[in-house]
Formats: sequence, structure tokens, C-alpha cells
Amino acid sequence: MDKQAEILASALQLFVELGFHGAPTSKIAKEAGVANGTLFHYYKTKDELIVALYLNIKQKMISCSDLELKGDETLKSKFKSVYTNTMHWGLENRNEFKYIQQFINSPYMSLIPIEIRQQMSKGFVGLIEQGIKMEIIKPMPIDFISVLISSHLFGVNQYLMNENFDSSQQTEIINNSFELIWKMII
Amino acid sequence: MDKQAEILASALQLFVELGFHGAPTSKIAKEAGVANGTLFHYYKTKDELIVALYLNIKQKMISCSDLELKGDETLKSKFKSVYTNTMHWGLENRNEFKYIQQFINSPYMSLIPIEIRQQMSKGFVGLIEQGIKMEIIKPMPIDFISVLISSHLFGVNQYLMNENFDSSQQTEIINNSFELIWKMII
DNA sequence: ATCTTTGTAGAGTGATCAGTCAATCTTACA
DNA sequence: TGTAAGATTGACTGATCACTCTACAAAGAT
Repeated sequence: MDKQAEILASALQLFVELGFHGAPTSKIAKEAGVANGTLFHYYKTKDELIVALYLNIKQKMISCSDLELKGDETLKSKFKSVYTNTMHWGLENRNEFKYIQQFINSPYMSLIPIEIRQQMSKGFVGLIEQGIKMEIIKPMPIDFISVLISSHLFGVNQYLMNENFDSSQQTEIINNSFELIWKMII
Repeated sequence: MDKQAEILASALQLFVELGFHGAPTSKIAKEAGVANGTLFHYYKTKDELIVALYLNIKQKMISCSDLELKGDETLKSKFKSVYTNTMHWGLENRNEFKYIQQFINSPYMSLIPIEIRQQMSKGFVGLIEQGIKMEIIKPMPIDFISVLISSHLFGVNQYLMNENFDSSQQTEIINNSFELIWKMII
């Protein structure tokens, strides 16, 4: 890992553990094994670091959920892939998942321009549009469906994080919970 | 409003607007129209203020959702009352709702002892248990059902906050979204 | 009337923090 | 090899912040 990646990793760890408030840049730099000034070489301000970390993680999450989406799958199985991939990613990257939740529920979220938010949800929105056009998914507003699925996903993820199931139990709950949300939107 | 209530009101406004990080106690006191020392007379530390504010708001939210739960209603209509009351409360108290989301997704949440968390969700958990016992609600883990409903509620609330519907449209969406989540758990 | 408790004020303090800067090191390439 | 650009350092700084302290006022209690 290069220094910049070390900084992001330490920032993630400390922001999740101590909050934006409780994690000083000096501590982040120290934990990353770099000098104070190096942090500010890559990120002009602390706020810029906080935002960059969000975008960095969100990008990873999205690219993971898109994995192996072949054209010949049914729409349902595409949705299921996105759902389960994201869920498993969240369980294997708990700090990343927590950081995203912490960030989007904080005032920092308003620093992300709307175009970028749309850009990030583009793929998912496209899937939903496709489902409505094919008359598989109920004709409800895209944003409504989107929020139904993502809040369901975040909720189930939080449940799985709290309880400590083994891997096969986890997979079963994820499959069942997908069927629940799928029935809700078709 | 007495001084303590003024402090809580200003803290709410500024924490939602600027985050825990960006809202100094001096500014909170100033906005509340009290001296710096007065704030620390009521709350020994800033953290204590942050936690007290959460408990204060949560209490209001719970007592609002319990309103008018008569014994002769069906279980479904009891659930619907809790759901719609909470939703409407959230729409009329946006800062309060945002604060709760900001708080529970922050590391401060870990400062709330588990007994208190259980105490706060007691009424709702009781309703779910009743539903399972009456074989109306599917026999799934209580915590799972609880997280399904509350994340759905928070998600729909966020959707309604973003879009700006008039009152009758809002009510319709709330009713429809209740039917969706109800079907999911029965 | 005196004492005690509680509320309120606001100047003061030591610590801490975000961010700077000048100097040094590394790398790439002419 | 020389040189320019970028990377890295860590001591430093000015501002800010959480919190304290002393003084005083209000309100009961005895």
C-alpha cells in the first residue's frame, strides 16, 4: 500500500471508531505511518479527506455489486446478484459499510453534488427501469423503488452484523430476505 | 421554554446543520441565549449533551407513536397506527428525525446501554410477539422483523422528505407503503 | 432574617487541532 | 549527470474549543 492508501485506511478505521469529531488528522497520519504534512499533501483539508474516503469506498462497493452481470440472466437473477453481492461485500467490509452509513446520515452528504449521486446510482436505476418496462416490477416511481430496496438491504445487513451467524445461516437469511423484497416490488 | 429546553433546541438545530464536529458548545449556548457556563451546568460534557438530546427526542418519538392505541383494534390497525403516527411525526419534526438517524449511525450510539435500547423498543417488540403468537405474523426472529419494519419506515420517510408531495399525496404513499411492509411480514 | 441550594453569568485557561512552511529526499527523464 | 517536479518530513502557529472558576442572583427552607 502506498502512503495515500495508508492514509485512507487509517482514516476509515478512526472515523468509524471515534467519529469525524473524535479523529484528529494528527492521529490519522500517525496511524498511517506518515508525517502530518503528507496527509495535507494529498488532501487539502480534513473535509476533503472525509469526502474522498466516501467516494473511494462507494466506488468499490458499486464495482463489486456489478460483478459478473451476464446478459443472459433473467432480470430477477440480475437483481439478486446485485443484492447478494452488495450484502456479502458489506459483511466482509464492515468498517466500509459503517462508514458509508455514518457519512450519508451526516451533513457531509450534502457536499456530494447531485450529478455525482445520480452517476453512482445509474446502473441500479437502469435495472429498475428495465424491470418496469418489461412489466415485471410494479409501475412505481424509480426513486421510491430504489429507496425501498436499499433501506431493506441496509437494514438486513445491520441485523446480520449484530447477530453472529455462521456463513451458511447468513446465506440463507440473505436469500430469504431477497425473496421478501422482490415480492414487494413485483 | 426554559433555558434547558432552549439549549436542547439549539443543539438540535446546529448538530443537524453542522454535524457534531462543526457545532461548538459556545455557538450552541449563544444561539440558545444562555451563557457558556449554563450549558455545562446542565450537561457536564458535550458528549453528555449529545446523548441526552438523543434520548429526549427518541422519547418524544415513542410516546407519539403510542398515541390512541385502543384495545379493541385489530392487530393490523395497531401496527398501522404506530407506522403512520411515527411517519407523520417524522415529517413534522424533520430535524428531530434527521438527528436520530445521524446519532444511531455514529459511534455515539455505542454509548447507549443495551438495557435502555431494549426498554425503548419494548412496546414495539411486544406488538410483534403478539402478532406471532396469534399466527398473523410469520414466525421470524423478532429482531429481524423489527429491523425490516424500521428500516422500511426510515427509507420511506427519507423518500417523502426528498420529494415534496402535498399532504394528501403523502398520506396515500404512507398508506400504500404500509400495505407493502405488512404483506412482507404476514 | 439567615442559610442552603440551585441557576446564571462570562471572563479565563490549557490543551488541542487543522493547516503551513521551509527544508530535504526521491524519482524520472533529458 | 543534472535538473526539475513531486513526495515527505516534522516543527511550528494561530485559532478554536471544551471546560473551569468565581461571583452573584433567585428561591425556598428553617
